[in-house]
Amino acid sequence: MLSIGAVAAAAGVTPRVVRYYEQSGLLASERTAGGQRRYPESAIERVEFIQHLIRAGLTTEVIRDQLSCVNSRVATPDTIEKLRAQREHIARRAAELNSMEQRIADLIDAAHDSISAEDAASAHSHIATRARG
Amino acid sequence: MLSIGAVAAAAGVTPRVVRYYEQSGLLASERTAGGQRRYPESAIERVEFIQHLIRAGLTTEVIRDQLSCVNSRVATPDTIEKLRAQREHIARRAAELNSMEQRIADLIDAAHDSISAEDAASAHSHIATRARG
DNA sequence: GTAGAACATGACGCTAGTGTCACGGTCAAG
DNA sequence: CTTGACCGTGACACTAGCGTCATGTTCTAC
Repeated sequence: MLSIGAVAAAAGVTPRVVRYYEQSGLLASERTAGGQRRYPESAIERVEFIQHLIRAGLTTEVIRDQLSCVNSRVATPDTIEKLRAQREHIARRAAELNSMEQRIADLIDAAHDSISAEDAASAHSHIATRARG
Repeated sequence: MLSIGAVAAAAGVTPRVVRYYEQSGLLASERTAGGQRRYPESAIERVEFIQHLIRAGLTTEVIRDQLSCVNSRVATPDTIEKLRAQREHIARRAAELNSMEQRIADLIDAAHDSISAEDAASAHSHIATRARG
C-alpha cells in the first residue's frame, strides 16, 4: 500500500491534488489506524487518468459519474450516451488544439522571417541554436 | 467599428469577458468621444483565439507576451523560444486528448459489451437507438 | 523513545470566468 | 430632445482546480 505522497509523486502531482480528488469522489482510500491514507498501485494510473480528463476540459462532477460506472462495471445506455458526449467534447478540444498549434507554428515562421529581415546573420544563428533544444 | 456587445456576441462570449481581456492586456480598444469601446472586425477572431489559448491551458500572462509580439510585429529569439515552448505544450495536450478519446472509445465499447452480456436484446436496441443520435 | 519527515484538516489565495447589482453616461431612433 | 437600449466603472460573490500556509498528529528510523 502506498502513501499519498508516493502516489502523488508517481503521478506527477501534489498530495493536495490527490486529496482534492478524494474529496470530489474520484478516488477512494483506505486509512491506517492513525488516519493516514493508503492506496493500491492502481491509484497512480487513476490519478493520471483523472488529470488527463480534467485537462481535456471535463469537470470533476462529470468525471465522477464516468468513473463510478467504470468501477461498478455497470453501464447504462445513459452512461454510454454521456461517454459519447464527452468523447465529442474531447475531439472538439483536440481539433482546437491542433488549429492552435498550427497558428503558433505560423507565428513562429512569421517571427523567424521578421528577425531574418531585421538582423539576418546573428538572429538566424540564435534561432538555429535554439531550434535543436 | 463594432461595439463591445457586437464583438462579444460574434465571438460567443459576454461583454464582461471582453472587458476582462482588455483589463488583462490581451485586447486593445479605441474609444468614442463618449468613452465607449469600438473594435475592428478582427477583434472577433482575436477573442476567439484567446479563448482557444486559455482552453489550451495557457495563462493570460503568457498569452499577453505572445500577443504583444504579434501586435508589434517584432520578435526576439526569446519570444520565439517561448512560442516554441507553448507549441510543445499544446502538442502534448493534443496528444493527451487523442489518447483520452481512444480510452473513452474503449470504455464505450466495454460498456456496450457489458450491457450486451447483461441484457442482450433490450439494452442492445437502446444502444442502437441512441447511437444514431 | 525521540527526531524529523510526512501526513491530516482547515482556511485562504489565485486564475479564468460568470453573474449581478449599482449608478450613471452614451448612442441612435423617432 | 426624449426614450430606451446599450455601455461605462466598480464592486461583490461564486465556481473549479488547484497552491500555500497554519497547526496539530502519525509514521519511520535510529
